[in-house]
Amino acid sequence: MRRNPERRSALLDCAIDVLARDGARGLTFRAVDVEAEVPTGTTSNYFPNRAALLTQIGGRIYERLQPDPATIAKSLEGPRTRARVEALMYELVDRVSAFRTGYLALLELRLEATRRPDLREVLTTRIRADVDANIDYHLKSGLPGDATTVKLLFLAMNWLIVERLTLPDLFGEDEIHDLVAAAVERIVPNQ
Amino acid sequence: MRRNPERRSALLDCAIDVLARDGARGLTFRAVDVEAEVPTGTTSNYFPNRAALLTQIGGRIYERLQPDPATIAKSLEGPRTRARVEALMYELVDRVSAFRTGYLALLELRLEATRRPDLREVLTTRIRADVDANIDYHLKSGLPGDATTVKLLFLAMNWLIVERLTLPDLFGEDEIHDLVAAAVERIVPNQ
DNA sequence: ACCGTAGTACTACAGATGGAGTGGTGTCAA
DNA sequence: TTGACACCACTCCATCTGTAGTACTACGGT
Repeated sequence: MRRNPERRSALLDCAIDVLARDGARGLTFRAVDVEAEVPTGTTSNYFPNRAALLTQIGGRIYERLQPDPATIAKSLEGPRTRARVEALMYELVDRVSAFRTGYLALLELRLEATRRPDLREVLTTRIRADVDANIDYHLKSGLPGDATTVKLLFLAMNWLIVERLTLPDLFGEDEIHDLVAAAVERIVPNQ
Repeated sequence: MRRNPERRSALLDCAIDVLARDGARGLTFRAVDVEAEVPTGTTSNYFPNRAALLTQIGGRIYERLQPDPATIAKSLEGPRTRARVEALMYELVDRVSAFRTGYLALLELRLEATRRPDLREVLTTRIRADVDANIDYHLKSGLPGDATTVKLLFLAMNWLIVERLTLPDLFGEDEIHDLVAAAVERIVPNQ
């Protein structure tokens, strides 16, 4: 088992790309080796088996999905209004959509999680932390709405991103924009 | 190429189960043969290749997801209130969750669709028809809310089902129930 | 300056699996 | 008799995993 952490992260990043591009079917040690342009067998040396690779991918995606500090700082500026929530939602949808491979890989992992209890546990923990952090942030920053508001936005935005990434022709870009606006308008109380 | 339609449907139903249980990775002609308890090679005889099998699975799932006429008739009874919409949402979430394998298989297909334009087209057409039918039904039946209401409910309910089926420990059953109620309360206008 | 050791990169291979697809044979019904 | 289908068998093939062995590099000791 090799320990070089940069290389491990690089392998995980390539594994995310493979997972998004070729699906769970295409995710093999060899495929990751090829994607990372490292010699055959390298990924085998870094991960004892496929299950370990999958759970570590889950952790890695969430590492990369966190907004960078600059974005967080910026989001703390401005008035605490519904319009501000709307702006945050556009930012969220675009940030997640921009990491397309990560989001698609995460969906693959969710499906894998129905078969792998350990992976399910990892994902549940991570996502619960994420939801809680969002609720916490929302309440503390004085934005309008309660915990339920945040959860409902979470539900709607997630599926909106799914539609955008998997069946882009179902809702066009304009309609996606309008749906974000409508979701905020109806779910978030006015002031 | 064999034509017996009952057998074809039976094979597709088994393919749905395989897809939900073992994922895209496990969906092979042989696995379907085993699941359907038919001789090796049968599925090969009915579908020219994996791609055709996948697109036909997509069609089959949507056939089976439609509510039966009795359910539709029942849903036309009663007053046209927000409480009625809430009841319909509980029915929807439970009906879809009950066809667990179908929903999970559909998610697998969505991910496959990112790689297969023909599958993407099939799914887009089907789902658009489904969304339009729901909007149409909602408006014609005089339930409160407009097309956007229906779409927002569609977004929230879909992801709620995803959570329930893939990470059941994230939201408990009680919380899921509450979220359905909250979604209706906030998204659907009062009368 | 030399040597030994540890950790890692790279290479190669053993071993095994499992699937795709096709062609042939028997059966039944029109 | 013919056509369609169920069933069966067989060939070919494409990988994948996991590990063992070799080479390289850095570092610390003498």
